Amino acid sequence: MTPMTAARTSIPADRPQLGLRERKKIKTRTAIRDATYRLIEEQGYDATTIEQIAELAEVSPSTVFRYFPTKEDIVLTDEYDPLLEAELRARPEDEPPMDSLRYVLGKAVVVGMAEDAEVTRLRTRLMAEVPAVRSRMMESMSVTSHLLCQVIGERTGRGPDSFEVRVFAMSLIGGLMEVSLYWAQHDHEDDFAELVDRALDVLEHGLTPRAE
Amino acid sequence: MTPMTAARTSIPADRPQLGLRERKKIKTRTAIRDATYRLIEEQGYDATTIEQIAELAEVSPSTVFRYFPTKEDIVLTDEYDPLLEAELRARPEDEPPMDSLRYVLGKAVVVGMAEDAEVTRLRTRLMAEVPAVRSRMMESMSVTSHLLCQVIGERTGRGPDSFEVRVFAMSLIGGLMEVSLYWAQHDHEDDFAELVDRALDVLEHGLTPRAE
DNA sequence: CCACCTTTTGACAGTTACTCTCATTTCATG
DNA sequence: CATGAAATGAGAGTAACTGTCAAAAGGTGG
Repeated sequence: MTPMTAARTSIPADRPQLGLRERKKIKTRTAIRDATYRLIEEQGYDATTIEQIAELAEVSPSTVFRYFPTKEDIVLTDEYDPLLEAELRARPEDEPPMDSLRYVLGKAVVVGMAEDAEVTRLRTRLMAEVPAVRSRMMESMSVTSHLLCQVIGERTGRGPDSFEVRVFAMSLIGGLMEVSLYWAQHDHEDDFAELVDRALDVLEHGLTPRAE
Repeated sequence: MTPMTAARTSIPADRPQLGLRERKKIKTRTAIRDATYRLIEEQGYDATTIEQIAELAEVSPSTVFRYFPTKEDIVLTDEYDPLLEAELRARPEDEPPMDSLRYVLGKAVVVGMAEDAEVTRLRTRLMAEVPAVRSRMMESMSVTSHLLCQVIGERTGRGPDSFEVRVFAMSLIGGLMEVSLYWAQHDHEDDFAELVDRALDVLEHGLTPRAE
């Protein structure tokens, strides 16, 4: 039906020879996610129960919970973190952290949007509308924050548990969170990449005294 | 028992003449909160059920839910927001927003710690340890963020829905969140007020190139 | 192709946070 | 004290999880 129904395989059958078992697992995972997205679009987040998801995905409720710890995770989980880390580490050692971040995040946005813009929009919409989803997103972003701490901590010579680095990373996360919210609340009319860029300006220089 | 058991009345019987009904409501509210703190200290957050809380507070479970929408709210809810707003607005018009924030937050920390340091520590500890509490805290802080947007939006001449202001406010919230986490994870050994101050430095100037 | 072991699955029972409804009790007021 | 409004408690119901155990499916050596 929607473009979402297909193409939810960011992790394609990595290597053709993968064993029936592994392939089935991936299929189940995406089946659950697809079912979830479809049901949520039709009837909303709260009205969608795990039982319905299980039925549509043709698995048992137990299996749903085996694949995703919480309902919110079905919507949100994605493994961009390792990519993010790799990209960050690939930046030249002497590049100022802020520039590295700007580059990497910019790239991440492009990739994310290219992969499935529809899903990205649904996700941010749910983040804005469903508190539980927003909370879960914050949690998962704070994991990303720790990852940032590692890299930035190394690059700046402070440790990964440096107070300043941690505060910086988390405030970055907060800022990016708000970018998504703003974008969704304005009906995804702005250019997401540009918003991220402007947000980074704020993070870098603080709130400049005069507008424009 | 603990110093917590008493003195949970940040809102004292505002005016002596308040009607038995209102006074009882306040008592019930604090009874529920006290019971919750006590049970959590004894047996941990997850192991503490609403039923137990209700029993110890000598009300029915229904009543607990009438006073607090979620279990996390029993631990966290506190109405500092109006005070915060008032204090912020009381700052001179021409003071740079960052300076106003520094002053107001500094004061808030002092007041919060003076009121009941024990509870403050328990709360931050729970924030660090219990994901659900942390999430709820984030939610409630994002409410505070909106409030900040109002004031800062006015002061800086941009509207309260200015993208830059929103990003700034939310990144501030994220940063402060991390302050609390850091503080709790380091066993509350640092001076909280000083940590807040250092966090604001990061927010104001970004991550400066060299440590110290 | 078959036996054997491991992983995955489904069925089921149980817990708990939270919602809704309705009758009862408790306070406020004339 | 009578009357209305607000607060409470009791109880039934929902849905997200958790844990257990037996059956089924996939992989492997003969």
